[in-house]
Parts: sequence; structure tokens; C-alpha cells
Amino acid sequence: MTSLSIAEAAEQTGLTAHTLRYYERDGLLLQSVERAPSGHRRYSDEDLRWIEMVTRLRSTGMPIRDVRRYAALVREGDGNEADRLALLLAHREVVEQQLVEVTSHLRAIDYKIALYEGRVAPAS
Amino acid sequence: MTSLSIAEAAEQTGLTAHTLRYYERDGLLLQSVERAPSGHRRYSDEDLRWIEMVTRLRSTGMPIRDVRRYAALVREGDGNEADRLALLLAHREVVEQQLVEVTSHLRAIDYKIALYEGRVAPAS
DNA sequence: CTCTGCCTTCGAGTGCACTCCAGGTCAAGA
DNA sequence: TCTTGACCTGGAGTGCACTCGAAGGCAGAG
Repeated sequence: MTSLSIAEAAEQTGLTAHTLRYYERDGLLLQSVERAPSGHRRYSDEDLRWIEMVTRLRSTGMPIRDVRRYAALVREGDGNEADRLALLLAHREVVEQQLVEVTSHLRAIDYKIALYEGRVAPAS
Repeated sequence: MTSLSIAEAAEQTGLTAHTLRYYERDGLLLQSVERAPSGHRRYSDEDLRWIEMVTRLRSTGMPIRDVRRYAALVREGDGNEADRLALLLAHREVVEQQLVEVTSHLRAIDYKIALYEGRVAPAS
């Protein structure tokens, strides 16, 4: 049961301290982070694990708004697992679709690169 | 050699008319789009092909600024192919990296989904 | 001739996700 | 005791990529 300062939490999560405060303010965390007597935030392992989940959702492109919704469901506790699942599945669908699209665009760019490298004859 | 109105070009490219004008204003196109006597834009096949390239770059996440730089290089004409190639390769690198990251985050999310679907025993 | 609708420009507005600032608190070290 | 540095808050600012609004031109239908 470690408990980290905001700077340490920032290092651990790869976010900035600014962003960590912002996420908390914006309701993306499950509870308010605990405070030292000085008022400084102390991040628990649990906080860190949740923030990593948030990071996964964010870096797969989930909007803040949806992360907040997911956090709210988890915060509510047992009983809404179906809703959480639906939210994750919907997100999964979107990400999958984006991967397909980006991959296909990337192939077209690769073709262009091949042209510049003289590995392929120009189309015209 | 067709020549399309902005509405038709919008439909063809999947962009909005607003966005087409914005791209032109912002220097993302190779030349100003031709005009009908009425002042209305007329998009050539060449315009359309270039806009598709722009769309590929954009939807793989290349910033407007970099697309503008690439357009400028192409506009300059022969002699800077190495620069264009470098730009595309650098972009390729970034995209590849993002694909890896997103895919790995997606796998973690899939694990969470599997938990909610009761297909896997919880970790703790 | 008037209406409808698509187009024009310029400039302002929007939404998102941070990112930063000012002014202040607090604990530890010289 | 003074300074330093990490942290606090509320609110403002930033950057990006659109997105829209206002005011007007012009062509074809009725």
C-alpha cells in the first residue's frame, strides 16, 4: 500500500500533474484522491490502477465524457455491469473500425512512399 | 475531365463544403481550385485525387500544419523528393507506433470485457 | 418578376482536452 | 528566520480543426 505524491503519480502514469488534477475535477476518477495533512494529494495503488484504465480508454480515443460515464457506473457499484459492458463493447467497435481505416490509409501512404523510393513505377 | 461543384466534391470526398473551403484557404491544396464564371468552385479530377491524399494523411492523424508542409513541397515541383519522402516516413513511423499502442490498450480493454462477460475469473 | 437554392467571402464561434497562471500554504533545510 | 520547492485552488488561456453566421450574388423554375 504505497501512497504517492502527485509528481510521483504523474511519473508512474505518464500524465502530467495538471492532467491528474483535471481528471479528478472532471469526475474521471472513482473518488477524490486522499490528502496528506498538508492538503497534498496522496495516490493509492487503487487510484493508480484506475488511472491506468482511464489512460487505456483515453488513448484508444474514448472521449472524456464517456470515460466520465463509465467512471460513474463503476462508482455506483454492483448492478449495472450490463451497462458497463455495453459501453466498453460500443467503444471496442469504434476502435476496431478506426484501426481498419487507419491501416488502410497507411497502406495507401506506403504506396506513395514506395513511389518516392523508386521501388514502384509511377501510376501515370 | 469532370468538374464538380463544391457540393459534389464534398459528397465525393466525404468532407463538408465548409471543410473544402477551409483546406483551400489554409494552403492544403496544390493550387486554388478553378472557378466557373459565376465564381463558384469547380473541382477537377486532379483536385479530387489530391484531396483524397490529404484525407489519408489527415485520417492517419497528420496535423494540418504538416499536410500544408507536404503540399508546399509538392507544389514546388521536382527536386525535393527526398524531403517529401522523409516527411512521409516520419509520419509512417508515428502512425505505426500509435497502431501498436492502441492495439495493446485494446487488448487490455478486451480483458475487461471478458471479465464482465464472465468468461474469465477476476484477477483478485 | 420573384422565389428557391446553391454558392460566395470574411470573420467569429465551438468543442475538446488539456495547460497554465496567480496567489497562497506548508514542511524541511541552511 | 529565511528560503526553497512541492503542492494547493479557481479560473483563464491555448491549440487544433473545424463549423457556422451574416450578407449578398446569380441561375433556373413557376
